[in-house]
Amino acid sequence: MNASTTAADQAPPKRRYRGSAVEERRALRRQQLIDAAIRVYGENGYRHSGVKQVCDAAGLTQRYFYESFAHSDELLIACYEQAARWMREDNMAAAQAAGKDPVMRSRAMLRAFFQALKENPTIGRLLLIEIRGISPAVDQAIEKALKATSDDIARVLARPGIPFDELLQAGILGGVIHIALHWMANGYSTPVDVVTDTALKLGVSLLDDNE
Amino acid sequence: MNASTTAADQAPPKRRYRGSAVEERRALRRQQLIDAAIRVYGENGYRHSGVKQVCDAAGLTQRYFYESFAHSDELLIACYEQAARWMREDNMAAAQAAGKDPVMRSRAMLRAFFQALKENPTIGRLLLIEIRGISPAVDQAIEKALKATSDDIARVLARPGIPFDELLQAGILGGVIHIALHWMANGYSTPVDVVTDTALKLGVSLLDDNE
DNA sequence: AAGCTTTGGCAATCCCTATTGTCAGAATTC
DNA sequence: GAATTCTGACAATAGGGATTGCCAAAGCTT
Repeated sequence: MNASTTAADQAPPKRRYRGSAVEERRALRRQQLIDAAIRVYGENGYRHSGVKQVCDAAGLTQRYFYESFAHSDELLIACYEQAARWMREDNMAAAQAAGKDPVMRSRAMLRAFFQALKENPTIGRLLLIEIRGISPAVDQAIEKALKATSDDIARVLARPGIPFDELLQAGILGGVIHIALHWMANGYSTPVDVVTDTALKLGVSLLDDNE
Repeated sequence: MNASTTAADQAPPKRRYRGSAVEERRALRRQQLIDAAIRVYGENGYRHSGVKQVCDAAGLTQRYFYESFAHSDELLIACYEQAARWMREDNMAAAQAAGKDPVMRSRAMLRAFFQALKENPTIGRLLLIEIRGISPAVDQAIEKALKATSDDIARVLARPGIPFDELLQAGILGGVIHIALHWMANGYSTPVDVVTDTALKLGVSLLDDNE
């Protein structure tokens, strides 16, 4: 019946530390964890990375992990979403800068994709070297990101009369992903432009004879 | 200095138990473990399955796990390879029974693939819902199986003057895989024939305008 | 400077699983 | 039926990681 334990919750003292307020510091640490985790997961794989490893990489103590995340899964999802969002934005920006022709836009988008993978192998591994099957929540996040990307592609390829069904979209996206996987497995040896063209064949050949 | 401890190794008594010899029984148990593991892994995912679970499903004691496998990874690889071999044989048989026309053969092969997935969801999950990143050895097994499948596809699509480069092959295969994943995620609702046709578009459209 | 927070490091605890060891009873040989 | 090997169940050990608790040093505030 003593209120002292809950007192901290009820009276936020608005103190500033190191120039920033409580929430800001918490948010900063959270972000540090995410950034570190992207690095660690991308290098070792999620399965082989522990809380401690991530915290060490972030320069924080495990204590702070539990301040921001309940399970490791939560952190993984945050990482995945951040990486996916970043990738999508990058790709879409490239597509939009490429004008209106669907083929040109597609090429620009794909090129941006492969270029980004080459420059950030870590993110590539996190996004593509599969994370499926870790937990339903993670799977759901993946599904969501793939769907969003899929829609982006459809939007880029969009021309008035051409409807893409979901399955075909998934197929094209999967094709691009596996091209990337193969490319990565071989040390990014093929030039970006060649990979781009190869991937382009998958999608563009459907533009014309898509019933 | 007593030879009794090594005597067993040196004098294989060729005794028969339950009708079969030592090696036969060992092989049988090994196979039981693999079969059970395919079921368990396919249902829970490898990550969430332990040695005990597999042994229980196999109706054997953990003792026998270590008789046939050193690590869980070894069992996983054995499962994956068995499932992949089975799938390939099934698909290739269908392809060969379909005559000589590349399109016909492709369709038959794809149809067999999707049909098999639908009839054996467990195997589908084991093969497709990714296993990547578990360990280098497993990754290697996956690469090998994908390569073999990729070659099968190339062989089926083969026409004298048409060379497929590896990247494009990987792309097509990846496209088919993701179509399957999407299909599975939606409870196999789309009819097999429709899925087959969708997948067919990916490969066949490249048959003609492949430079 | 005194009195609070916050921080970072450490260690204790907990829980789960792999791995090994032991043993009594069943099956088989001679 | 006596000796021997195989089998199935269980206990003991070992090891790793997550999660929590505690404390001294450092950073604010007044």
